[in-house]
Amino acid sequence: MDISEVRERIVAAADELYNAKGIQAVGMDELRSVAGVSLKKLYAEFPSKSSIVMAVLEHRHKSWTEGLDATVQQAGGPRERLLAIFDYLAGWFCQDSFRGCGFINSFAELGAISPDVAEYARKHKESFQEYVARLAGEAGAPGYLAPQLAILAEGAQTTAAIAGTSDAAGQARQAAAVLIDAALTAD
Amino acid sequence: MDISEVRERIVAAADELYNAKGIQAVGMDELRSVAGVSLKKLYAEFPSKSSIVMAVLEHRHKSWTEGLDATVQQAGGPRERLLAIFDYLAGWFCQDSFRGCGFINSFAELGAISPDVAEYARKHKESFQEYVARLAGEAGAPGYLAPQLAILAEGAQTTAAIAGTSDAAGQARQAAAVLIDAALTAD
DNA sequence: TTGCAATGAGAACGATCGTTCTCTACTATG
DNA sequence: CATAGTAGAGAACGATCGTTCTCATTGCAA
Repeated sequence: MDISEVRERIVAAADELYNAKGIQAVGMDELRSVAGVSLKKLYAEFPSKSSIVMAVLEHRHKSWTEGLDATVQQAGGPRERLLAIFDYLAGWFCQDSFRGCGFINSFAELGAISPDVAEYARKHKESFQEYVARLAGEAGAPGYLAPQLAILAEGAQTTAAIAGTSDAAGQARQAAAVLIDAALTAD
Repeated sequence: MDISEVRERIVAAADELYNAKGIQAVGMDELRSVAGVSLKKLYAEFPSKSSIVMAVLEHRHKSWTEGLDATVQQAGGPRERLLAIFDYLAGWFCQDSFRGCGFINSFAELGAISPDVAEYARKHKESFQEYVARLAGEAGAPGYLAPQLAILAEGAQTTAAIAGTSDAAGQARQAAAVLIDAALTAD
């Protein structure tokens, strides 16, 4: 078993478990069991639980961002690319494993007692805002549109997570279309 | 010291502490110390920590809903009442103690392992959605407007919490105005 | 075969948590 | 004054957590 494969298995198992049950509710022994590695290997790979948490956040950021960009790239024009953000959300919300944005959740759970977690969550959201701003810029929209769309996307995530209804993405998409068209015709 | 005053002090202290540090990060001893009651009184009033959590959620729901309604009632017309939602959010975000919606946070922290917490968070959001729907109905707006505004409000909360910028309320308010006007002229 | 380094399973440890129990001191009524 | 009852401070308890340690076992090189 390769050493980097061990890392991947640990991070993948931690990602699933932390998403499903919350970070603090998952002990190292349960993680060891699900990942299928010994406790010694686990601590040889990561110095502490908090370092695993940070690795999970990095992994989440990478896969989420890549998934979003893949969906956006498939869309036709600049306007459709902005709307594709919400198509990506819709597909995400439909997954059985969806239990809200992992960054919002980890921020809520650990943000107040772990500056690292708080900062990483902030950077993830900042990166998303910049991504939306770039798409909006390519569409020729005024600067105020991107924060509005980002807020819609955030709201769709928490609404879908708590209410358990996945149509929040569709409602957010319709609202986004209105905001986009209003912004594009306002010049 | 009246017995109901003891309850209030416990719930008030728990509300502050849970909001500031997260629920799981606050032990019963710290709560006892801040509330200024003995551990015996604490357990005479509440059978367990989870019952305190539920009492805090009830208290939060009541004060948040009342505060929102008070702000809304001060607004002039139906359209202004819808926008007043975001004025209430703006004032909330500016408070030093603001650290995100307590229901989103408690859902993220305990929703997966406590059905009671998950259900209460869902009911709180449901109640907010119904409130927005009532205001939108009084404004003569079509049915799709209220979920859109609710999503905007949710998104403003998490954006303000994580990014730490309180202007998410203003951005959401501007987006809400666009959505409201578009919905009201769409008939 | 023999010795050695590495591995795995799980016990052990210290800390902390929620909860209960003990014991002391005070209060109030006869 | 005496005594029964109450309340407070904090020790104690069992459970669980993150982390480390032990030790038997394995695979491999000489």
